[in-house]
Amino acid sequence: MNNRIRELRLGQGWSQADLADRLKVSRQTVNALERGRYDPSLPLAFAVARLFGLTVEAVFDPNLD
Amino acid sequence: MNNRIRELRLGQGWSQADLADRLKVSRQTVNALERGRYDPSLPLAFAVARLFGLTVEAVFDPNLD
DNA sequence: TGTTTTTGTAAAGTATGCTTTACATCTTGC
DNA sequence: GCAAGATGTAAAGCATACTTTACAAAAACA
Repeated sequence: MNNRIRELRLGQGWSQADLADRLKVSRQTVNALERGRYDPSLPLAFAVARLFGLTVEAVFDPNLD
Repeated sequence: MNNRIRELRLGQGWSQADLADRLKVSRQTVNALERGRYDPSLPLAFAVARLFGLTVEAVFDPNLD
């Protein structure tokens, strides 16, 4: 599943470690999500969307996987 | 995480097995989701929302868990 | 150049999502 | 009352999400 995490993170001027801290996950998890190695759990997807003030649909796109 | 799956399913007059078929998951998975035993994966959450013509946030609510 | 920060990746382990098989209970309708 | 459909639940197994530790390489920068 495609996502805009990297783009949104860079828009805030954050490192992967910064974002990981805010999401309370490991830096490796952020890296894996940005690189599309796997999809986040639903709670984590909500946490990401909320952090950037967006809907789940605005961050994740199941069509362009 | 709270969800409106049962309500939406009954609104269509579907059994858990009917919904499971449409989502291409097992009936036990639908039962578990409705009963809040666990959260769906993100792709499955999208599939549920799409099936009912709703957004992910209209079906799943991470606040009222 | 050399030092620090950031990113990528790997391996091993734990937790969660989902499957199949199976059976019990509840509901509906004849 | 009986049969059939619907729901709840359990156990065992496989797949995916996430962790920690560790190291290599790229990027930023004095």
